[in-house]
Amino acid sequence: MDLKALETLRAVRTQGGVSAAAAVLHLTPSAVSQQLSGLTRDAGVPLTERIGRGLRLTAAGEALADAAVDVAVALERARAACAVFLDRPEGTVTLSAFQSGAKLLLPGLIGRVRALGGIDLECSDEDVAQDEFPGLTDRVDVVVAHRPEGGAGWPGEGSRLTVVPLLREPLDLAVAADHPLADRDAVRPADLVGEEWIAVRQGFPVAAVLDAVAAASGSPPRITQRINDFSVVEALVAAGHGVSLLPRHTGGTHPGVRLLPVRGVRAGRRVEALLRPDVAERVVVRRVLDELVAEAGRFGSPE
Amino acid sequence: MDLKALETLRAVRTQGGVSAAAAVLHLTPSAVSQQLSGLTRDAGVPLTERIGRGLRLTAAGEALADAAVDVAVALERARAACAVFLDRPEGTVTLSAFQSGAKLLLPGLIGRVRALGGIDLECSDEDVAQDEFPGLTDRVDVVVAHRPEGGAGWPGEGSRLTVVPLLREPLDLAVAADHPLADRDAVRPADLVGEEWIAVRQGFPVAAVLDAVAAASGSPPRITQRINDFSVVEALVAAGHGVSLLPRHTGGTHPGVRLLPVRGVRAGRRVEALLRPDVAERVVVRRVLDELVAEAGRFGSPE
DNA sequence: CATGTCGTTGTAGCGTTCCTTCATGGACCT
DNA sequence: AGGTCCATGAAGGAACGCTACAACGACATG
Repeated sequence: MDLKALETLRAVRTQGGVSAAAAVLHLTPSAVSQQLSGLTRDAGVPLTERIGRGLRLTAAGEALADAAVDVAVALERARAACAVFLDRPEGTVTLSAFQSGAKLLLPGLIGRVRALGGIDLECSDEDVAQDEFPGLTDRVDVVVAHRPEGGAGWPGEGSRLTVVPLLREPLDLAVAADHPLADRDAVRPADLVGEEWIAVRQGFPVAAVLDAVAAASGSPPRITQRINDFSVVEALVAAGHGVSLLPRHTGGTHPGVRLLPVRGVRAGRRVEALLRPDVAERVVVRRVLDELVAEAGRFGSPE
Repeated sequence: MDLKALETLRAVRTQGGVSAAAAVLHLTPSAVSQQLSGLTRDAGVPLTERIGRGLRLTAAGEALADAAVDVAVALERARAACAVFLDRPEGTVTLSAFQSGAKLLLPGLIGRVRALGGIDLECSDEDVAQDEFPGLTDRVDVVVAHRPEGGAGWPGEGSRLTVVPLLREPLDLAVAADHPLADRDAVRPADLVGEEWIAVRQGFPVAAVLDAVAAASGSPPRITQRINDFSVVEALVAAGHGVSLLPRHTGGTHPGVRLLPVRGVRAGRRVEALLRPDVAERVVVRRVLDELVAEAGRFGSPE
């Protein structure tokens, strides 16, 4: 029973197919298929079953993939066990963050990690749909993700996925500086009836919160634009094309935009770091995580 | 960081050297040495250090070997995870027992396991010194061992070695049928002053218990013979060459020998099954262990 | 002090394993 | 029915690990 094969099975599950798994493992689909067949021979029971033109893990495959996570964790603990005897933690850590999170956290984080010395931190910004965040952990060590407050949590959280809370970011109402509400200290949902909304693409956390605000205001929101990039949203709000919801810390730099707390609705998103449990055992990764948590602490607590 | 290399490091520790480890792994010393050097390169810190013409694990090596046990356990759990989906547990289990333990337990155990079906149980009897029992677990799945009551326990018990109590066997005084004490129901240490003793080779559990009886009787015992095999001991006792201590259940079959409980001294030995923690995860091994415990239960409880 | 032995470590050669390339076949979409 | 996507099989090549052999240091013995 090979280590690589177990790792491959895990990747096939999270990526949902042989080809996708091959991509994140830097292999050809054929190699993945061969490893799977070898592993199936070892196990003695079918681990995958064809479903349409793709495949799916059987119950035995799921069980083995779960166990594979524990194996990977144990192996990474072994690496960490002798890394303790190294005078200084070295190595490279890859990190990916959604766009606005990157803007908020990366400048400080990179400086902190550089100050530690010896750790290469390779960052990238990657904005994907909500349910694709966990899959990124196969390509990147640390994934900074966001989800709407009160949402369902991540699939496999705990056993298959390690989640580290970073901060809770309230969603504020963004209005143009010359908007009638602009001078208020705060607004309530009832104040927002009849506004034109600039929302974000479905599947992104802000959208769910927007729905809550709309329900509280008693009327369906008129959504005129669907924009992903917060800076574009700001430009539209400043130009008077509607109001929007922006995270308190990552938006609001535009001079023509005012951010107002929304009372009566708990509107916010959670920013969290996602890691594969085995990766979370690496000493260098832990160091980077510590700095990431500290940096996030500057902008609010996780609760 | 290779699985085999970690397994090799573990074997080098328990066996105490490259050559001995190579023997139990069915490899040449050269292969073991190469795996060690490769592992050291991966770890970044020296794992072994020369000591005389042999070698010893460094602190980092010990830590890594400990972690290697956890890796092996996790991997074996993975195997077990899909073995659950097999309709029937199959495979072969190797078992080794000390001579008298084998005599007591194997006849019943083999029958029990055969009744289960599907499991090949390969038994052997192997009588070694006290401190060599744990090392046998590298060659055999289940090692039935004994140790004097109140002794120090096994090195690495718990983390590096799984111990399953089988039974506690009191040590009785063995005297010839025509001995003055032969008709007593029990004896006390004071009754034994001046007797000639037939003891066993140092390092065997019975010897330690004999010392306790001698101390309680207030005078050093006269040890005239040192015999390992219990049946030889019985023959000598029956012939009137002295008294001895025999386990209650494994000795005493000789018609010319009487076994008498010794009061005032807690004299006994513990019979236990020793396994590598990873081997203990195998489903077939667990089944055999269950039967072994049940069979041992016929002769007394572990306490 | 020389010699033999034991145990570990390096080197060359070989076999095995694993991956890539290419080709095949089934399933979904238009 | 044709095109596309995905998984799987067979053949070739590269990389890895093991064995055989030799060398070296350490201990024991004469």
